[in-house]
Amino acid sequence: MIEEALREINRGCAEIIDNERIEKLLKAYFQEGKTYTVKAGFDPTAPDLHLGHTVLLQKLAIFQKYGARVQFLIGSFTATIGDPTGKNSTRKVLSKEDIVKNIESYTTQAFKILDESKTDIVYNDDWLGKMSAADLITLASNLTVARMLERDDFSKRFKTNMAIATSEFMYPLLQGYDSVYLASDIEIGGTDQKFNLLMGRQLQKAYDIKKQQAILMMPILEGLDGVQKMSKSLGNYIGVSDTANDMFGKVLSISDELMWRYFELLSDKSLDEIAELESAVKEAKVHPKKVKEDLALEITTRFHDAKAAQNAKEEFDKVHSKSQIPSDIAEFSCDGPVWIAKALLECNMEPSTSQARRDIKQGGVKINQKKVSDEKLELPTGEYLLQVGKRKFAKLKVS
RNA sequence: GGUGGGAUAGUCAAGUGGCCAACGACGGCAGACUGUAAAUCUGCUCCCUAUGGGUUCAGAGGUUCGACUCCUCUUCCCACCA
Repeated sequence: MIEEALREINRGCAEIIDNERIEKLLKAYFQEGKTYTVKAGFDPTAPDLHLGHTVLLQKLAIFQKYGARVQFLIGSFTATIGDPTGKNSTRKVLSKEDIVKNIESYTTQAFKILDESKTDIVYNDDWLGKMSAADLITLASNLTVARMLERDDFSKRFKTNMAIATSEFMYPLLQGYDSVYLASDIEIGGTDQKFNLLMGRQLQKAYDIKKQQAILMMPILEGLDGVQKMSKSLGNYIGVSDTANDMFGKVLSISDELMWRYFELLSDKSLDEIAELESAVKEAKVHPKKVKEDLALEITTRFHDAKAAQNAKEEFDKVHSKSQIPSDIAEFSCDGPVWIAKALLECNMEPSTSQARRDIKQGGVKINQKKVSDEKLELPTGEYLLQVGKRKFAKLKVS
C-alpha cells in the first residue's frame, strides 16, 4: 500500500529531497490515519492556469488521495514584489484588484483537479502583510548575499550585467517564511523553484518549528514548441480554459518526441502502459498520430467531457485531414461594397491591410473556397466565406 | 557623489552624415510537402486602396541641402571609483 503510494508520488518527479520523511508521513497516515500538509504556491500574476500548472495540481491531487491536506498558497503578497524566477528581468508588479480578480478564476480552474474538501486556500498577505521592519530584518539575516547569488538566475543576470532589484532578493526569503508560518510537511514546486523550496527548509530549521519540509520537484513542462517552458507570455501554452477544439488541436500539434513527455507528466496512464505504447510506435505497430490523438482525447476530456473531446476530434479531422470547413465560424457583417483587404481586417483575420495584401499575393486568401488573386477586389452585397491560410475562417455578410 | 559606456522593429543585434523602412538571427505569417498546426524547403514580415505616399532608430531641442549616425538637455540602464 505504502509502496504503491510512493510509486505514484514519485512518478515523473525531477528530484525529491528527504524521501524518507514522505515515507514516514505516509506510514503515519496508513497506520494511524494522521493527515499531513502539502504546500504549493501559486502566483496570481495571470488569470489563467495552463497545463504546466496542472502538472503540480495533479501531483497535489495524488497526495490528497493519500491523506494530505493541500495548502494552496496564493502569493497575494509576493505577487506584489514579482518573482524573478525564469524571467531574466524584473516582473511587473500587479495591483491588488488585478490579483483578486485573478485568484477567483484561478481557484475555480484548480478545483477541476483538486478535491476542494481537502484543500485550504491560504493567502500569504495574511501573515507577510503584518510583518514589521524588524521582523523582516530578522528574516533577512538568515541569508548571505553570496548565497543568494548562488541562485542560478541571479548569478546569470549578475554576470550579464542585468538589473536585479534588491526587493527580488526578498522573494525566496518570503516564500520560505510561508513554510515556517504554515508548518508545511511537504512542499512541491517546479525544478526552477529549487532554491526557494530549500529556503523553506532552511528557515524552518532556523525558526525551530521542529520539522523540515520534504521537497518534491516536478520538471517544467515544455510548451508547444518543445523547447521553452510552457508559459502564457511565450504563447506556447494550452490553457485550462481553452475550448475543447483548441485543446485537442494544440495537443495534436506537438512533435512526436514531445508527446512522450506530455504522456509522462499529464496522462493518467501508468508508466508501464506508456512504455508499451512507446515501443509499439517504435516498431511501427501503432501509428504515432493515433497515440497522440488518444492523449489529446484524454486531456480534453479532463477539462471538458468525453463528448466534447470526441466532437473536437471529429472537427479536427474535418478541417485538417480532409481540409473541409469547420462547423463553428465567427460571423461578421458590414456595409458594401467592401474592399477585400479591408474586409479581412474587419473580421480580425489580418492585422493590417498591408498584411492582407501580402497574403493575397501569396495565394493565402480564399473566398468561398476559391483562391483570390486580385488584391483590389471589391465585394458586392452578398454572403461570403473568407479564409486566410489553413485555419482562419470567417463568414461575412455584406449589405 | 565622480568618471566612462549604452538605449535601433515582437526579441536579440548590425548600421558612426545621403546607397536606410534600416544587414543578420530568432520568432511570427503564407506557400509546397506531410498522419499533423512537427521536420524540411520557398517567400513575406512598420502603416496607408500603394510602380506612389506617410510615420519610425529612448524623449525634447539644435547643426545640416540632408541625421539612426554630429551637438545640447532629459529619462532609464550598465561598469569602474567613492
